[in-house]
Amino acid sequence: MSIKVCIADDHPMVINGLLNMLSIYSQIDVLATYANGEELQQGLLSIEPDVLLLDIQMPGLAGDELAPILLKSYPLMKIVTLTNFDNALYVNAMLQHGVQGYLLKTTDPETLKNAIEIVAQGGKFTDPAIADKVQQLHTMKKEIGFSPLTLREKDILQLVVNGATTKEIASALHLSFYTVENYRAKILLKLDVKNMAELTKKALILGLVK
Amino acid sequence: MSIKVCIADDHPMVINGLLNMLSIYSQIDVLATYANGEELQQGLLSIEPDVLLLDIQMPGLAGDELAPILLKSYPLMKIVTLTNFDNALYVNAMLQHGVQGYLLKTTDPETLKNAIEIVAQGGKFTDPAIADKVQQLHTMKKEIGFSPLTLREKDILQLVVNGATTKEIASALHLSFYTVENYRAKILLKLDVKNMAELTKKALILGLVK
DNA sequence: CAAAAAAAGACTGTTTTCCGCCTTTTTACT
DNA sequence: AGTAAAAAGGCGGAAAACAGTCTTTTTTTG
Repeated sequence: MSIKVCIADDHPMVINGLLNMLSIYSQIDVLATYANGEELQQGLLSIEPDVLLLDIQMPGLAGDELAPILLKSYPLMKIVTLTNFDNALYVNAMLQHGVQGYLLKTTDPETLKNAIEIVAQGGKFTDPAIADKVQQLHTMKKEIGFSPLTLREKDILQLVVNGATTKEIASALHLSFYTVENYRAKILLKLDVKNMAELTKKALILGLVK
Repeated sequence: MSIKVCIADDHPMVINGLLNMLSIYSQIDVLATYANGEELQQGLLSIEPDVLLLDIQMPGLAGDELAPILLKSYPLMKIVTLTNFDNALYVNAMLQHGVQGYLLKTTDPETLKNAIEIVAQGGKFTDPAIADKVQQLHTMKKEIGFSPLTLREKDILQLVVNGATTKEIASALHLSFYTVENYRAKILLKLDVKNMAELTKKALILGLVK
């Protein structure tokens, strides 16, 4: 029994490469390819694959916004996301969205095939090249999980990451300068960082802000 | 007379895609493919192509650092850079480095073929999808003196993102406090951000740091 | 070689952040 | 009703960042 696969990627080159790499595996059938999120959604109405290879970064609706929507409409379909990013920034966001597989575009044919097969059988697959990074992320999260940020703290954090100064945040949120200073201090403490640059990095990696 | 081409890209998928797309053009011969900068440099010792398709972002020596080095050693070889980035920052940097062509990985076979042929004949080629952006940049650059980061600036940037203070960076790189302060100011100016938090965010998103 | 660009160093203000340590009010819970 | 947690406000001092202007040295390049 062959595995039915669809591909959504805005790069003709990547689609070409995937088709070529998968062509040698008779047990995997690529039914359709799409160049963007709209085409994909249209196509899924008539063709529902077992596994969808989905690019994270596409024009219009990006994969990381698309995945949760698709999973709601097609709960039986498995999604394997594709990305260039090995920087763990987006890995975290996707794993939270219930995606079953995560592959880098640097992957080889063998790994690609394995990922599709494992996911089709109901398993989960993370690219070996980032597996350790994901692990690091999980332990990092557990460490700070004991003192999660409050909603208010997240508000301030978002503004800090956008480059706002204490004074600006205070006037934006109608708070006093001193109150905002206290929040900033508390956030630094909770995330165990020493300044706004390090805080910004950690917040982005952990997916605490956009 | 056929055009001799080599490809350097760390993505097997992209290489596969390029090979497939170029296979239909008999006038273009792909002689070799390489997965990183070291392999490429090794390979060029024995095989010198007319045109090199070079990925900008590769592990180790990145394309934007590699290009000027290669052009010095092989002045007759033409380089066409490949990137996902429609980020005008690096387009400009590459063109300044004497690269003859600039293609996005979203390109189609026809455009790819044209780019190779034009460059092989001594012309220059910029992906139509970013041509207008480059133009905008050139006028913008004249107005505000905008230019990409130097290697040294990247060093400082990396440390800033890691949360280092000016004093710490100074002692780490054996520079004076004032020198480091100057670099920071220049980086803020170049990336058009106003503080280290915003800088960190932009640097991470643009992939300027790890 | 001369000119340009990059790298390094220097100084002075001003603003912002960072570090304590503290009080009051509101909200949530059980 | 009691208390724990969150939200808000407050202050002073030290450290760091930010803004502006400037000089010297080295490297690159036409």
